Amino acid sequence: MSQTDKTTRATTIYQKVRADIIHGAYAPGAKLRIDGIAAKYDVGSNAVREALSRLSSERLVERHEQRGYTVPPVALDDWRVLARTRCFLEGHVLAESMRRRDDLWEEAIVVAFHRLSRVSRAARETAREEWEDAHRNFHRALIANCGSPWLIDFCDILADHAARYISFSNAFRKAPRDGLAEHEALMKTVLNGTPGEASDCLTRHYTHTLEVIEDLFERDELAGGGPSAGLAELTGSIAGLVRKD
Amino acid sequence: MSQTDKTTRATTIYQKVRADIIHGAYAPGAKLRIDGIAAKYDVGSNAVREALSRLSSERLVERHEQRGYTVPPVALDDWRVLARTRCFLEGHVLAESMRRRDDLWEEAIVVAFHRLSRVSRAARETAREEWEDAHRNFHRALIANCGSPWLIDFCDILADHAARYISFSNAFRKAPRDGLAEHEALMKTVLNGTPGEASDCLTRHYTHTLEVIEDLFERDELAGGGPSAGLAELTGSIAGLVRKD
DNA sequence: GTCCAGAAGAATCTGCATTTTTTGATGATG
DNA sequence: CATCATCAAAAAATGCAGATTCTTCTGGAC
Repeated sequence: MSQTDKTTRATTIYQKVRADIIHGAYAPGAKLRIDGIAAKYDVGSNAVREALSRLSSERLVERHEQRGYTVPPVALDDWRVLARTRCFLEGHVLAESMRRRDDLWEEAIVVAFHRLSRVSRAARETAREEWEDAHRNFHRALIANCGSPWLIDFCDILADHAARYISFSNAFRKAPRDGLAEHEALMKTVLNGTPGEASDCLTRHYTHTLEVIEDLFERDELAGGGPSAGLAELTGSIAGLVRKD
Repeated sequence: MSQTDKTTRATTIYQKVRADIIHGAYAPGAKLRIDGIAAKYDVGSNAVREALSRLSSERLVERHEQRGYTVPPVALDDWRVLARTRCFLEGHVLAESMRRRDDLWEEAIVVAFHRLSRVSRAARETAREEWEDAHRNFHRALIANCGSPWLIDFCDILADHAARYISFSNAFRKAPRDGLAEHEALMKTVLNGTPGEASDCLTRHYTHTLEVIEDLFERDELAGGGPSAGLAELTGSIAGLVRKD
């Protein structure tokens, strides 16, 4: 392990596997062999076991008693539920955040947006991870003032899962949208508009993402995929792995 | 281990420790020593490690890197946030469940209430666990139709934490309220009323619990506790264990 | 095609080794 | 005398390798 310091092995593996899953490094439905991951990262199987165990609580991996762990499947219906749940929850949490408006919160939003805009201008390929962090931080800043760590946590979990779907979709699109203008509009509504307006704005933002990925699913299912494997193929490959439990 | 079958050791320990924490068997802030638990349940330390690891994802135990695990503290402010978050989330989820009303869902509610009423009549001491299960199932049945496994999951997590506070509060009250009448009224509103009415009814139900436990906190803090240790004392004992991280 | 050994593969468990944190004693300093 | 720093011993968490148990795969009989 490169980082010898504060973090434990299990935590390091946890972060790496988590990032891998969110970024689509493993196919949906794929089996996560403990020994395999242990060998890949050169650690004992215990660390891997603990990492997967933690991930399963966030549903980023599926746990099958005495049969190991798998990457969660990907399906159009699941995506719709996820996206709508996100609209509902984060919309309300944002509105609540605005009702409790204070200076620190507003300033943190402005800073988060500034950072996002800086990264957006950077080269896309070299700064993908940075952009994702900045983007995540911006959305987190919006809802940070809602007064309930629980709801913030729940939004975070949903965001992780949405990020996985977005990663898969990015593999099939030449130019993932940057959306800086959308984020700027969102920020302005949050700072100057009513809670209802901002909530609607956020919902539109997420609904847009929902539809883009819906289209990808439907096109793949209709056309059966082009030169590269499509989302439909990914979900198809799951069917073969799914057990009759 | 008595049950040799389907469940793994780690899962068994997970369930036991989880129940212990929810039922207040461990003091808030107490350290959960791995070897201690391993010895208590006669398993290896790995199983305990994995159990605690899973529990920490639900925030039922706190994880301190390389310093082990502790039972989460208990505080009036935390309780208020928890209870209000619950009102908000479960209220909306219930309303959504009603908007998607269907026969199976209604029937499941009726059955769940019937079971709850049966257990309510049984002796309180002998059937405490049964009552808790029936109560939990009743509330779960109400929201089961909301269409989002995510939200159901989130409500479940909040319910676990609320159950812990309620366990502590029960230790200081002669007769915990049964609330069968309240639950019957709730069911009738859900089945015959509007989503808004039902959501309000549920909120009142939870707000009542909120206030009862608020009172316990405040009385203890003012009076300094009587013959038995009060909630304030519990929270006080935490202060001594909290580290300066 | 279905069923049943038996082998192979994989997850789980155990006990011990290693590393880190905590504790407690000792002595220096203001 | 009180406070602080240092350091060794003890306690506890983390990590590892092999033993054990369960699942999955394979080949053959019916």
